[in-house]
Amino acid sequence: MPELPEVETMRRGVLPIVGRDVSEIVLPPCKLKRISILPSLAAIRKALVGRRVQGVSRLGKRVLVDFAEHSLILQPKMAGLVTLGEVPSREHLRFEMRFRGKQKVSLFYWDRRGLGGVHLLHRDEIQQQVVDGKLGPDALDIEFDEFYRRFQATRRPIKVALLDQKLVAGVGNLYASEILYAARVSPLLASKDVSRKRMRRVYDFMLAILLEAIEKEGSTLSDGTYRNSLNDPGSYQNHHRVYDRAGANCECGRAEIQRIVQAQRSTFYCPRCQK
DNA sequence: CATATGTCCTGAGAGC
DNA sequence: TGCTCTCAGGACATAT
Repeated sequence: MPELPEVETMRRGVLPIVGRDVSEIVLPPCKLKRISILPSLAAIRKALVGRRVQGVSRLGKRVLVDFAEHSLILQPKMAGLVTLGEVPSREHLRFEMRFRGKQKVSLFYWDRRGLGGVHLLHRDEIQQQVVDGKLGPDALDIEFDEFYRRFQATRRPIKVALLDQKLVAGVGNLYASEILYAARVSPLLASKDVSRKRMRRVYDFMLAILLEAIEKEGSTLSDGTYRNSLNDPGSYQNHHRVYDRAGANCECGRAEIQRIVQAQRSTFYCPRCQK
């Protein structure tokens, strides 16, 4: 679930741990299959207990808790949350990092489906292990010329290309449909065949929509999984124009929103507005 | 190399 | 109510 706006909201929500020292790291009782925790819990404890959080950053759809020598990388994938407080359910809590201080503060990793993970890397390993060959520039940082050049290099449909994190990092299935609808570009069009003028619109709406969604603290869908740091839902779902609206009338009033499947993922679009 | 497909895991909702 | 089936925001590994 979490795409760039949701992950950025999580990052902001855990900023209060900056400057605090780790006291202990525990795995909450969880009967479900264990998530990926690497290296071992013991190794993570050894590296981090007593260490001070220097900052919290975001790398694509991952949250990084940065220490002097290491970063703890939390990757929510489809159904994960990074938070300091309330979580939707106790039984899906997967990881807890506690901090020293009078008031008890813990960073929690919660994951309903358990597809995500918690990984510790040395800071100088991140580029090679996480970025190189796997993650392109962040959607909020990339410049248009670079964006256009990258999307000219693939003949996959533009919707599928937008999901490829090595082209641009941060856009996921929901926002890809919303961006293409706003830009009035067909999701079926081969990426390399989208004109520069149209790609400019895709780029402009990518920035506008992601920033707007961050302001609204992301999208909480019908399963209610995603929450902000106060365990409240985001509100961007109220602004969706096509996502999960198959059969509804498009704003144009002359066509229904369609759901199609591309690369095993749902795409929503208006066949009349998006050519 | 570029692209396509299957899979990880749990839970919600639909249909019967 | 309870069963079975399908689907879900991501991204890997593996196959073509």
